[in-house]
Amino acid sequence: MDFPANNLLDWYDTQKRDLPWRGEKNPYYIWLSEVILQQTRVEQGWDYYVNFVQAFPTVRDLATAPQDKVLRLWQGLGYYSRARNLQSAAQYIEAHCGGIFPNRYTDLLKLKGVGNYTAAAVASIAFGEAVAAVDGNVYRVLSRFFRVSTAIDSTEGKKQFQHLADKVLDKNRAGDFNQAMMELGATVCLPKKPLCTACPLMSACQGYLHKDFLNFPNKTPKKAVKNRYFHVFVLQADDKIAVTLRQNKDIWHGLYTYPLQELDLENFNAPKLNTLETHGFVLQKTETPKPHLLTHQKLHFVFYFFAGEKIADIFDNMIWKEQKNLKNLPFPRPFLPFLGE
DNA sequence: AATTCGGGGAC
DNA sequence: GTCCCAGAATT
Repeated sequence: MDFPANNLLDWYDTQKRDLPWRGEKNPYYIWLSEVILQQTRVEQGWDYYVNFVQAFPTVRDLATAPQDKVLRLWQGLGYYSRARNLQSAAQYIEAHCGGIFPNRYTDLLKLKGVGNYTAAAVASIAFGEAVAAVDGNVYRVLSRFFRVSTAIDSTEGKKQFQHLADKVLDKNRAGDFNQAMMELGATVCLPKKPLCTACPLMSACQGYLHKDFLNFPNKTPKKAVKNRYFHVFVLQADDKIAVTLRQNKDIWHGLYTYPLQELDLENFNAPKLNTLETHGFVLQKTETPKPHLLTHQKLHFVFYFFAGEKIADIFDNMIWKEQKNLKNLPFPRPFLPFLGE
C-alpha cells in the first residue's frame, strides 16, 4: 500500500484555502498560528492571529509586553495557559537563544506549550525539516486510508500514527505535505460526512474501498458514569465516632469511612430503619446532599446521625475513633463539618 | 494512563 | 444533549 502523496500535493496546490498564515515562512508567525490553532478551528482563531501579529510583530515585542496585554488579546479563545506559555517561550528565546528562533524540531520542543505536533509543524513549514505533524485531521485521514484501528488517544496509537505519518511524508515538501494532510482532514475527510468523491486519495483509500471509513478513527471507549447510592451512618458515643476500614477493589480502599450501606435506587429513596429505631435512639436524617462526582461514578448520600452512650453496644465490627482524630476521612469535604456537631 | 483546560460550531 | 476542533501539561 503506497500513499499517493503527489495526488495530495496537487490537490493542495489548487484547492487550499486562503488563510492569513498561508505562505508564511517566518517561524515566529508560524509558531503563533500553530499555538492559536491548538484544539481551535481556523475560523475561530483567524482574527486572533491577525490581532497578535499586529500587536506583537516580533518575538521581542511579545517577550517584553505586559502579561495582561497578552491575556487581553487572548480573551475569549480559551485554554489560557497557551497565552502564558506563549509569552514565556518568547522570553526564553530572547534570553537563551539570542533572540533567534529555534530552527530544529528537538529545540522547538523545549519551548513551553510546544509539543510534538507544534514542533513538527514549525520545523517543517518554516524550515523544511522532514518531520510529520500529526494532529486530529491527520489521525482521521491516515486511520481511514490505511484502516488502522489502533486507538488514536492511546500511547501505542500515537506512536504508530507518528511512524505512519513520517513514512508517507514527502520529505522534499514536508511543510506543504503536512498542511495538505490537515487541509484535507479539515475540508474533505470530515468526521461525520466525508466528501469522498472530492478526495484526491479516493481511489487508494482503503476505508473508502471497504465502505467502512466511518469506523475510523478509533478512540478508547470512555467509561459511562455509574450512579451509586449510600446510606451513611454517623454514630457518636461520648466523643468517639464509628468508622470502618474500606476493602480493596473499590473506592477509598485502604481508607476509613463512616459505616455506610450501598443500596439500589429504590431502597435508597425508601429506607427501612426498623432495627435501629427499636433501640430507642434518636435518629436525625439530613436532606439528601448534592451528589458527589468522581471520575466515573456519581455518589449519592443520605446521612443519618445517632448519638447516645450505649450505641456502641448494638453495632459490630466498628472501629471507634476519637472525634478529634477524624480530620482525614475520605469523604466529600462538604460533609465533614457535620462531624463537629 | 487519565485528567484538565474552553469556547464554539455541527448535528 | 454529543462530538470535535491544525494539543500540551500535569498528576
